[in-house]
Amino acid sequence: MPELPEVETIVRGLKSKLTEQEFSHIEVRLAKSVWGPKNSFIASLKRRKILSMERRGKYFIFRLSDGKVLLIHLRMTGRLIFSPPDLPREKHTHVIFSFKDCPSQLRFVDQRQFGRLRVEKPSADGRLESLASLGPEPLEISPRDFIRRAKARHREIKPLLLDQEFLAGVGNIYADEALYQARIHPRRMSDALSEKNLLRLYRSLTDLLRKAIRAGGTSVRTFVNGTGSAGRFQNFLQVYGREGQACKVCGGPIGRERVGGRSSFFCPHCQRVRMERRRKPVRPGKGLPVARGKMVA
DNA sequence: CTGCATGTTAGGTT
DNA sequence: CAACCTAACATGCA
Repeated sequence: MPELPEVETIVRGLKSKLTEQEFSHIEVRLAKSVWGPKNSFIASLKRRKILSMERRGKYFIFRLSDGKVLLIHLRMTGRLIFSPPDLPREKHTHVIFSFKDCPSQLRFVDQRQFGRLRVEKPSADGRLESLASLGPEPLEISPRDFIRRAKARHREIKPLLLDQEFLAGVGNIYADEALYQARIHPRRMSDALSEKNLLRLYRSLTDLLRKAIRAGGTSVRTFVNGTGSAGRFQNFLQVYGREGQACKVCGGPIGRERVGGRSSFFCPHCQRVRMERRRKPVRPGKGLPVARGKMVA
């Protein structure tokens, strides 16, 4: 599940290798991976050069020499792999890009076949239709704008964080982790959260995203960067995928609940819906081992 | 075998 | 309109 940090990691890794490269041959092995007719996709890339590469939300943007762009969204299991042509094709390799002056290929591999690639022409003012509804970048929005936008909506905070029109690039992992770090229950209504709480959430989220980028992303299931290495941020996850394990703050078991149709991992003690009557959390001493097992009612 | 869970978006309904 | 719900995709697992 590549989210913002994973896409950013891949872009950073591929940038130096692909910039200035000219597409020579494009093989589309699974037609539905590309938007629109396969032949026009191929024709619109052939002999174009990649001028630059960037990320917006969870999208890859390749700027092409003719002014158009190649957009790629990996969805759940998509991967972009830069590899020598003689390396055996991985299973589920759906698109292969070859370049004029580069011995290596760029391969789009996607087990679940949800990912999509498309070539798009920016409008006269430079806007891209496919990205038009994306909200601000979490690492670019100001704290006060974040708070204002959250207060303007009447929605559970977790689904709101996942809403790409609210913020672009946040997915299930970082939403759960940010809410945990900010001690906010995923079902709290966005407009009922205090400014203090929302500021804490903003700080947790941006802090986590930056750290995850520095760690090369989170590898759960299939994520690897553009050159095939795993990220390291999975080692720092506090709640995601840890149902039943001990909360590192209070020692109680991490819970899992469906919120807005999605699995949500959180600590029912540290992230309560009612925060008014908060008890002192049972903090383990500095440097001491964290309490294990169920010890909280 | 069946049924369900998975993450995300699009599209439809309330 | 905003919020909410579900189908779709392919695969693995209980």
